[in-house]
Amino acid sequence: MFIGEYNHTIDPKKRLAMPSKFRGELGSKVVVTRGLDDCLFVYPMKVWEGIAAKLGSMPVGESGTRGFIRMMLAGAVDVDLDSQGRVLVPDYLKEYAGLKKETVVVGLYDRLEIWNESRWKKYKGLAEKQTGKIAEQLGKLGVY
Amino acid sequence: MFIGEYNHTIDPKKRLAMPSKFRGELGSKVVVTRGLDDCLFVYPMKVWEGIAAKLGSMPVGESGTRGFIRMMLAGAVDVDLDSQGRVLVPDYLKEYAGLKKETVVVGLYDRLEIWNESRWKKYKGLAEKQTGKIAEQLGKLGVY
DNA sequence: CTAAAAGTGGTGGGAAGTGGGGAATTCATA
DNA sequence: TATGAATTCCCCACTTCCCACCACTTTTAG
Repeated sequence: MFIGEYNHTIDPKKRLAMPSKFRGELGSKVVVTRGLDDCLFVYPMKVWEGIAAKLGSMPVGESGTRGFIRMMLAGAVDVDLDSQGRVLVPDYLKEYAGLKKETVVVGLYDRLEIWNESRWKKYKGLAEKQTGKIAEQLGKLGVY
Repeated sequence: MFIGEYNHTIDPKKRLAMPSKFRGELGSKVVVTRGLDDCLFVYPMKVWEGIAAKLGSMPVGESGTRGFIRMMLAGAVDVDLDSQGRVLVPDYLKEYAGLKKETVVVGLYDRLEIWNESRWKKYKGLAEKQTGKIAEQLGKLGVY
């Protein structure tokens, strides 16, 4: 299970190191995709295969569904980690998530998220103010 | 599984290189046909055989279905990849998809799509605006 | 304090994308 | 049938970019 947040840098060659704590569980092959709220998602290959299978089996007849599948699959890249545990982030994903040098890698149970550092701070600031509301919602869900 | 997007060029001889990542899974024989939303579909021969069988067994009673089947089957060509992994794109398919020099090859699970670069950008721009809805769709899939 | 691990950055060889020449094939025309 | 044009395929060559490897610095652990 992935938890915690880590500050890392993307070097001039678009390489980003995964936190060493996560490497064992990540394995050597991962998939990076467009995520929600302008970040990137990183899945271990095993987890991704389940998602991709669901996407691949959706009907292509409806145009909205087609667009959705295209965004999820076209936006995804499968990358091998190099010997230092780094992934190569393609230009279009860097651009999508507004990634510069300073980035944050966040562990979220079965996936990681990659954030532009300043966006992450801003988002975290907003989210922290809402923790009260969030707690209520969780209560409704029966989590607490 | 094919995922990701790649920028490639069609040279003056109408040759288009398949991304090297896809070549192993594509095999040496593929089928190119008219796709949906003004792009071309590329299937590995194995996958195409399944699709063709399905199309051939669809009811022909409804005229929309007939048109769709005709478009897919009549427009299909089987091509061999050359020694450098390139396919030859026939004129009528180039024209159908509005292909110029700059093209984008997209991996979508069991097929590839070939897009005119500017059309793809435009399409992507529209589709990305719907990312909010993506979360709902993912929920329906049981992904999150 | 020492040693190991993790993060970051740089370099060179090889693979991938692109383009062009020329042989082989097909088709149309004389 | 012969000729020529157009098309397709097979090599070869050039350029760019990726990736494996190495090296340095900082942090962590014992």
